[in-house]
Amino acid sequence: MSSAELPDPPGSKRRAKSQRKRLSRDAIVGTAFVVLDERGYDGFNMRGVADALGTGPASLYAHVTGKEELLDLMIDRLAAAIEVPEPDPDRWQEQVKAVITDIYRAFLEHPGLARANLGKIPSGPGALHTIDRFMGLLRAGQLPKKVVAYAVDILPLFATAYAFEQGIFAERMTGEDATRYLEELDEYWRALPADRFPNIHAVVDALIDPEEDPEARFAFGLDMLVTGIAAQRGPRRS
Amino acid sequence: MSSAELPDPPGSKRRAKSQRKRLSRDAIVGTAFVVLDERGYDGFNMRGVADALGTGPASLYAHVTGKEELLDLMIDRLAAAIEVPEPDPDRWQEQVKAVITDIYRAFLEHPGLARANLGKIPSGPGALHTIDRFMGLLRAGQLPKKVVAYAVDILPLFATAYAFEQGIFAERMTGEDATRYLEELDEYWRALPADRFPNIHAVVDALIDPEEDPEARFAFGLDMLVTGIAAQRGPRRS
DNA sequence: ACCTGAACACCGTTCAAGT
DNA sequence: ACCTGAACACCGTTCAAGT
Repeated sequence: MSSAELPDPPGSKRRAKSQRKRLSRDAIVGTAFVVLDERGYDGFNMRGVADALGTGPASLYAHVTGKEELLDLMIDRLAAAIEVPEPDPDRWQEQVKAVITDIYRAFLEHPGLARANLGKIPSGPGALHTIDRFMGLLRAGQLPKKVVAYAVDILPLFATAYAFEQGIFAERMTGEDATRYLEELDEYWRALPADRFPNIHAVVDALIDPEEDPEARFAFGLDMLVTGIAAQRGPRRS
Repeated sequence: MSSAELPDPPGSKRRAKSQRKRLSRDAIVGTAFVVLDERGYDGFNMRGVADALGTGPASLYAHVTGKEELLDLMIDRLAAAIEVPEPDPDRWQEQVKAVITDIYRAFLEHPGLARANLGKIPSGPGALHTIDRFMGLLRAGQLPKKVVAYAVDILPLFATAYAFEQGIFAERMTGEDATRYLEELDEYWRALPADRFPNIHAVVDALIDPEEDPEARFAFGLDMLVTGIAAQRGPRRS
């Protein structure tokens, strides 16, 4: 965030940096976050990370088996940073929503990571701890074991998928371009022939609202999910 | 599916094929499906498609602006093939689930496409038609406009994300490897210290069931979503 | 208009050689 | 043990030249 974005001041050499700080997994992961945030998922590559560390790409492979492991390490660091409260049985639904929203926001800050996280079963130490504590909230809801097992799978998937989708926007266009694009999309949909697209025509007013908080859609979906999960309470004993 | 998977019979030359069939967008898209299914998302590239067509990669660019457009065309063809029934107000929830399940299965047949679809607002002609008809089902549920707008966004996202996640497995390991991997994962979780991971420990029996139909999890999540959506019925007029 | 060979720019990873 | 320069294999895309 801070100094890594700036060009080197005159007189300082990249070499100096690399000699001061020796390479380490932690340093690599930390720098990788900076590079990912600056360049996005598509622009993120081993060469860029090495460059930001003042070394060559080959040097990274002494600490990390490859790009995939590096992304895994980043995901685990992100997962470990999610804070999960002590379960309060009276407020478990709110607590669950709060944690999933935090996950969503964390991935939204690093859109590329959401993409990398999709399709992975988390197994790093940081993620495991967070998962266990998150399960505590679900169990406070008196849900059957099987529902807990499903919910712990589905809820983070939803957060990840939504952050990824949302992140595509943020990555591709700035705020101004985005609203303009949404307005064009709105126009396009309104211009569709009503006879061939009667349903789009009927609800077109509700489809796009450029003023809308981007998180509102996410919150709505999350609410649907948690409502559906809570409805599973009771029917089966476990 | 049929002849494109077979090697060339002896005596036939690639050239013959390319001269018989001229290149076209449709031919390229069709061949792209074969290549994607054979090689997966990571192995899918323009060179491979060109090769399967008996030509060089540069030739594709006369018909398609690039890899991204080619993937968009594939997605649109897939979306157009989804059949949506006439709305039956008494069975709208079942109908919605059936369509979303079809989308899930379609993406599961071509796992790479799910990845490509994430983060895209569908705008091809085939997708638009399917979306409009799908909205018809939601409107039969008497849902407020805003809920229809959210649901039409969230439900396909869920199907896509889940198919993508599921597809990673299918792409990386065959049935035998998958069950073995799940068994190892089961063992690993059971071996976690109960004091540090009390909640995982408590529900570990329900977490992994190698016998379980992989679609059961998806169906469960979809059920939660639709239940949550249906609960939005009525409160607001629209 | 459509196709092609060749090349450009870029990237993950490996390897032999250095310290 | 850690780091590095150089190279390999691969890929999306462009371009000038052909038909």
